[in-house]
Amino acid sequence: MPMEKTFDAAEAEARISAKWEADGAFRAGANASKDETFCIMIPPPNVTGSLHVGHAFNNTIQDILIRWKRMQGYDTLWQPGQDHAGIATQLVVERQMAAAGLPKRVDMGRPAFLEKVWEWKEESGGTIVNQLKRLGASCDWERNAFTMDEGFHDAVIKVFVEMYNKGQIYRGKRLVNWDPHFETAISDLEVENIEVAGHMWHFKYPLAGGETYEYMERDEDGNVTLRETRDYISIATTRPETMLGDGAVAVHPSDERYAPIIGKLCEIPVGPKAQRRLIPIITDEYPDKNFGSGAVKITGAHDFNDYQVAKRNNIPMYSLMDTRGAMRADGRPYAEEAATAQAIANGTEDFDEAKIAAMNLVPEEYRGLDRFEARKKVIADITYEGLAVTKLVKSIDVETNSEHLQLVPFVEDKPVMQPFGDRSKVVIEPMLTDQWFVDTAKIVEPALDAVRQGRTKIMPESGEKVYFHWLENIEPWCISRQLWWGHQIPVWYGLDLSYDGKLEDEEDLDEVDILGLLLSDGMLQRGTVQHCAASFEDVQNGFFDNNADIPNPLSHARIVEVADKHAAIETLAASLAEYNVNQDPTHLVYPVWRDPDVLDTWFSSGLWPIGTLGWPNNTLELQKYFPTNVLVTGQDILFFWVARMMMMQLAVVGQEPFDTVYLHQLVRDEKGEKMSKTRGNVIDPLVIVDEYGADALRFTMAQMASLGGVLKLSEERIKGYRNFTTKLWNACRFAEMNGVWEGHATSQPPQAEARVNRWIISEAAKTRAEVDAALEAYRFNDAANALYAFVWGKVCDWYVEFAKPLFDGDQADETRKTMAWVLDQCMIMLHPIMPFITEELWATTGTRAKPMVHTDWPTYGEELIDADAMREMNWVTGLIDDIRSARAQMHVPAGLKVNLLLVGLDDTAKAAFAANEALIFRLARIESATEAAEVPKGAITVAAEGATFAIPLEGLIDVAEEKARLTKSMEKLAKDMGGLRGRLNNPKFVESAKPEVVEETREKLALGDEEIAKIQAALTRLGEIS
RNA sequence: GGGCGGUUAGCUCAGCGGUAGAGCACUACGUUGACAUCGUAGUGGCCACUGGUUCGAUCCCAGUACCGCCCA
Repeated sequence: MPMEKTFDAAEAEARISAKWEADGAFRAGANASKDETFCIMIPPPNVTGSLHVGHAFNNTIQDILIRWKRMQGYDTLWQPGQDHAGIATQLVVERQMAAAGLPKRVDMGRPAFLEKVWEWKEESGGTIVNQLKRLGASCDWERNAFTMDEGFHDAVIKVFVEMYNKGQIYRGKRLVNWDPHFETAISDLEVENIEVAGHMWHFKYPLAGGETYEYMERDEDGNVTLRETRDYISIATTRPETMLGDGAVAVHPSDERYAPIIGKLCEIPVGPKAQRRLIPIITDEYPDKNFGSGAVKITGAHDFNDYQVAKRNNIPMYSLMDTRGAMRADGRPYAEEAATAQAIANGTEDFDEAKIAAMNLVPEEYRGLDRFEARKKVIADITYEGLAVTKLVKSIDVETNSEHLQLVPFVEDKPVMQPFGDRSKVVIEPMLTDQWFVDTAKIVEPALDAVRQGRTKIMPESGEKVYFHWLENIEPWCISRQLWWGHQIPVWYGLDLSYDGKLEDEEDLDEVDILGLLLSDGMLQRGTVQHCAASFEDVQNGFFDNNADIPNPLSHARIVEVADKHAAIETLAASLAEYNVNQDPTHLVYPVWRDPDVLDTWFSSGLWPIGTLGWPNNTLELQKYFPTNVLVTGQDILFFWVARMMMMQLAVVGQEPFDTVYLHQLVRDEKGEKMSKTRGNVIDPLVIVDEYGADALRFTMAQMASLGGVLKLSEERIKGYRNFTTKLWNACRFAEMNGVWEGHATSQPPQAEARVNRWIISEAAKTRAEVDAALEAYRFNDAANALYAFVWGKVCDWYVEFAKPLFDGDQADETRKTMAWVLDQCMIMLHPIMPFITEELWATTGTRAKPMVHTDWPTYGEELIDADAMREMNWVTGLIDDIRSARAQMHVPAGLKVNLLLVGLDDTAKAAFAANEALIFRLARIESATEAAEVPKGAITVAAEGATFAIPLEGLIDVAEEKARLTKSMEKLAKDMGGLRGRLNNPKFVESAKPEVVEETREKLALGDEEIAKIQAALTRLGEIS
């Protein structure tokens, strides 16, 4: 059955995919002919994800590499998988439950909810896998991994326990990005900073005790421009509601305006007058003298910069909000809290973290208000009291036409960068909370050294600078999330019963002890003890040890797990009460509860390389494929994922996870803008695949992938590469029509005699070297372009045309063989980029030992390159180009076959012409060729190396036009030769330049001069016609 | 404000010491033994600017301008 006119991608892709899968073509080690391995870990997409152009690009690059290496006979593994995407998944499932009218998460309870999540995962978690398959991604799908799989889960927990035991993980109160919608800490990555229209309010903080000072402003020359007596310090803020938690006012140490009041106290101008807090005026490098008033309020618990200032200066940080971003309503009455805070500010009372955390400095009338409501009220209250900074505004009364000067609050409208949760879309609140951290400073050095010492290479190199910059300034990594879906932190807490020696173990538990424990303050006020282990069973010993010092039989109480601290207190109380009555020690229990938080998804995906290979078991795969070879990922997650994988793998197994990191940019639209639903410029890769085929999309991706390049995807381009697939298809169809494939099996390069055949074989060899070099260097664009230039520019444009006359001649057989081989090479070398069409052509065109996906990648090189053939065919194609060009410019009808005169051919030219006469005749539309002593009058002249050709067209050509044509090309040549001659005449050039450069320049000049002479002769000849 | 990039043909981008390339677009012609998802020919560039290094700079260095991205 003859081939169709075009490749039907839609029909073929599904069929070919199914075949690959059925054959296990992508299994680890498939087609391996050497021991050397090549392994890529897929950057795990979210299990909730669906394929976007970023995935399409990222996975195309990986697939190109893995297919190329697989064909080369490496033992390859492309490990696929998904991560559990804590927040995203929880959100999706909660939404779905709401839509289905199911109870809310909190009402349902943790175990039931997690069951729902798993149900969802089983049903919908495979979406992206199927989409990746449509792209042709040749992952070992049977090994598909998931960060919540049992084995992976256990590995994550094991790492946590190990790092905890090494002191690399700790719990602490830190300022974190808090999402008030999801009520969890989130990572920096999950925060989008967006510029929004904001306001800057200016308020007066009165000095304590009505003190005054001389406030002066100066211009650049030091002249006083403003001088007044003030009893306040002016503060600018974009977040007035946080004033309630201010701990200080800071100014720059060099700011002379405020020098007189450093160290004094000022009053926060909000809240009940009687309990206004006084806070110190301190100096710190942070305030910018030129920004606002130069004085900054310091609210350590609600701003990242302030947090640093507060830490440096030991300023208390008062939390003002609850987990939903409303003003706190817990704690003691405001008057009491404010008094304590004042004592702290005065230095008369000590404070520690826990004490400060428990205090609620929100005045009663603000308690429970949403943060944005609170802001409005603070502004209104301060303004009402006259403590807003004001300015004079001129207004004109319309009725009386008289001018009025009016004082209005000074509020600047200014754009501010505001943090938003990327999923919740609510404003993120910096919050002081108890969180778990990885002490990154302790594990960062090996990750830095690995790149510094070249064991891991980041491409493009600019990525290394960014990597160093970030890691050298690394912050502790907050790894706890207040979610349910994820790896629950393997730490259990128990009540600290050995507190302050009240319970002595010298005697057994008596009634006094029990009452002491049960009294309201007894257990609640006590701290907790914590232990970390992989399971509840494993953690119990730790608690036994803690309890060793407390009285019998409590020290031997059975350890039970309860929900939380509250339940623990109740359980212990009940147990003690029961014991007090029946004195039966066998019923005594010591309750512990597990930390409810889960780990940041990045913590688990940080273990992706070893986790997917079966660590901590020393699996065959782990031994074989780890460390892996390349990680292909987006620049945007260099810190969040790549750097963390480096740190984690080095911390856990002491090896770099990969030797090369290939970073790429975000895929944008054709104008370079980010794709977004609101902009409406989103390109759906699957729609593209439907319309143009996966191969066209993939080729486009490869072609865009210059190192460090901006990725601008345009549909026009994709269309262009779809055309390229058609071109290849039709070249093969042409071959089919000419019997090229008859009896063809995958072959060795044919022993060809004809220069044309030797030439195209040489071109194939050259291309193979170029493609390999490009892929070795991760220059996918170079590989794609080299293939495009070879397949279209050499094979289709020239070789297929050359073959047409040869099929009728003596060399028809070798030409058929050569064409079959050359087209095979096109298919093979294109396969990593365009797997579908090449697999289809492979099956259609000959008898094949193996499917394309497992066909051996060529290794031929220099031995196939015939320099003489290349030179000769370049001369031939150049001659044909020149004749065609001259004909077109002289308006010789395309259909008109003409006679060609050969003038003064040297031996080389003569031989070249004779050997390729048929091709030249056909492509340049020549009827006949005759030798002539000279160019006759009224002919078109074409100068070539070692020859002059002429087409006699007396009476047909426009002499003036031919003169103009020749003059133009001569002028261009003369200009170029002028440059070359200038260089050669410069003695310094001849002295300093490399000898081969000088030689090359001489040759170019000689050839150019020769051509000029020929054109000159032609012009002279033309001049004789009149 | 700090860091990292970019500025080359109308557009999208390669090239990064030896005097400029591709694809697309554009113009003209064209049913030449596969392909109109095509063919042939053609137009198009002070390689952002200013200095420096060099025999020689689009390429290396310094500065300027503008444009991105990341982090504050």
